[in-house]
Amino acid sequence: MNAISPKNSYHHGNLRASLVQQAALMLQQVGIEGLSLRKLAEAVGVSRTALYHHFKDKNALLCAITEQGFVRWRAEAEAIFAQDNLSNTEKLRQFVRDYIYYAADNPQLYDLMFGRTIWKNAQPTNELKAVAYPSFQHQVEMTRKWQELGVLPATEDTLRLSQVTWGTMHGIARLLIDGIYADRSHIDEMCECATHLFTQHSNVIESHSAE
Amino acid sequence: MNAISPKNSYHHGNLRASLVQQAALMLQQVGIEGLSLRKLAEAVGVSRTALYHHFKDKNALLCAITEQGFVRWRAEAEAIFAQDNLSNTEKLRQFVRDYIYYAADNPQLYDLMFGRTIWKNAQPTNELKAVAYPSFQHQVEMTRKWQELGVLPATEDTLRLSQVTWGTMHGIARLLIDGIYADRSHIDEMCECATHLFTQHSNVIESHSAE
DNA sequence: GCTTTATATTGACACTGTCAAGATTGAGAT
DNA sequence: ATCTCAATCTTGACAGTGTCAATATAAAGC
Repeated sequence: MNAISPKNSYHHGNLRASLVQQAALMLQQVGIEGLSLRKLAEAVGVSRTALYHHFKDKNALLCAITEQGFVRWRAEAEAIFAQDNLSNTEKLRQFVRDYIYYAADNPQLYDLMFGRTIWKNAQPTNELKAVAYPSFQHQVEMTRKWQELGVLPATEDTLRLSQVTWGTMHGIARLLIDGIYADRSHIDEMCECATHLFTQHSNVIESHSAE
Repeated sequence: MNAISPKNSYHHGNLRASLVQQAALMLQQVGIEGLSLRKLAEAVGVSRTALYHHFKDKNALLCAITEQGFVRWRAEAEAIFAQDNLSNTEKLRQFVRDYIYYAADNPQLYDLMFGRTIWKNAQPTNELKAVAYPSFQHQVEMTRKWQELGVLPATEDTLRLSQVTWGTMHGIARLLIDGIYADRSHIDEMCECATHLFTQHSNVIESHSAE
């Protein structure tokens, strides 16, 4: 029952956890295309099909990895809002930056979390939905809060605005990750620019006082 | 030498064009994951490896399809700017809308044009680069023009602003395509909201007069 | 008409995810 | 302590993939 190293017996002991851990590692190293179940099994020291006693198929394994990604991001996001020393506008700026950096630092994981592999092509497992949907919802709630605080424009519909702001962050993240017309050295400036666009309206209401 | 139907002889006649055409069709129908070279070959009525006399590998074929996507989009984009009856702000709005609808109407193609399949995982062919890079450049030029016209905020660095505005459109397109938290019925409202964010600043400079 | 070059074909290989059938082990009840 | 049963793991197999090498065919150039 060793939690870390596998027992070198017929039964592994905690194969499920080992598979998720090793798969997440290999995902990071070789990407989704290079991640094969057979190589994974070999790395864990088990036969090719042992996996199927713990996961319905490859998609279910990917969903399990993705869950972790959401949990970790959720923790990071909430840490921002817990900071007392930041103004609301600064929290928004920080949120945007952290989102982009999280994506840039975990490109393969981000791709699973918000990419077509799971959400379009395959079906997300119920366990994944249970973690992901609240995360989406969180984005909307934050948007509403920022609207009430005057950081984001209150004139826009909350749902549309959260789709657009999230879309902006998502799009920048994707351009970065996929290596299209943007690279890591631009992140700070792009985030700054995006934040400006989001908060431009406050110049009208109360000139520069939101700063 | 029939340009449409293949000659039913040993030599196909214009296999390259037929392959691209059929591949684009199948891409649309079954998606990138369902597009196999063997099925493609069968559909065209040729053996599995005939393709390799016209394309280095599968990636090269995908690049050829993608080229078409860029050419068509380029034409559509320029048609917008050619319209005399639209104000500059309306042209921006139209541009955003058309971009999103183009993506939503050609999800698989859009995925190739601006997805990791080609730009990250594999190498784009020189032919593709020759079409794609100017398209990226075009986005920057338009941004600069809109800044000069006061539609987009002149205070932002042009390159960063074009990355962010494109990022916004790209992100919204991706959320739509991948079926994440947005669907087709939201497009118009999302575009409206995004355009508002882009042009908010003009309320400061000259209240509503850019309209 | 002969040769060269472009084009298409079959055979083969390594790789993938997944199913079915059998082997091994641990846990719970008697 | 043993027997049973269910969980777990293994080997064998299959259909599918992209791609290379060797071969066949036909068209183009002299």
